[in-house]
Amino acid sequence: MKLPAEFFDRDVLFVAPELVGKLLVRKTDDGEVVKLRISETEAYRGEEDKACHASKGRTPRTEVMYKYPGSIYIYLIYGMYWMLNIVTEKENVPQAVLIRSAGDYGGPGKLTKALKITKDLNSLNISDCSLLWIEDDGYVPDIAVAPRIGVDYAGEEWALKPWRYIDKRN
DNA sequence: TCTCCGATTCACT
DNA sequence: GTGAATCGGAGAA
Repeated sequence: MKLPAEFFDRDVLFVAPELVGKLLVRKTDDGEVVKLRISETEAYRGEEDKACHASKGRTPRTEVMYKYPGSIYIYLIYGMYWMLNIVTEKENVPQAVLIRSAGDYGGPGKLTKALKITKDLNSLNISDCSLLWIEDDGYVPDIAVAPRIGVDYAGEEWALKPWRYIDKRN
């Protein structure tokens, strides 16, 4: 059921589309368990990807992306929204999948707000965490691809990569 | 220290 | 379609 760390020990371009349709499970501090089906993800791939935070190299902030596959990377954007990512590939290869929407929540900021996800989950491993994990219940999505959102600053070459994955069945 | 700006969302015009 | 909210990371000074 719970996806193991090995699932994430592959290139992000394989992992990101395969996460679509999986169940994101969140257990809040008060013990409430919520399961949401992931309907949209994006891939951020290494230091050469100008849209990836790791394009700036290894810094305190991007350190998590260089860690073991399955590590949870969470950061604050625009001073108000937490973004949820899962690190892929072996150690020292900085790649991550952004969970863009799941269940009834469209938009990464709304998703993390609904699930009460903040930086205190940062750097934990999603394969070995009692507060957040991912399950496979056999659902098969119908995937469409599109350019990533909000990364125009990275230049056309990277902004136009079809690295966003959407479940057309929703 | 100081300045710039972002993997977003929402309220307006 | 435009702009504000809001703050920490990264780089320059």
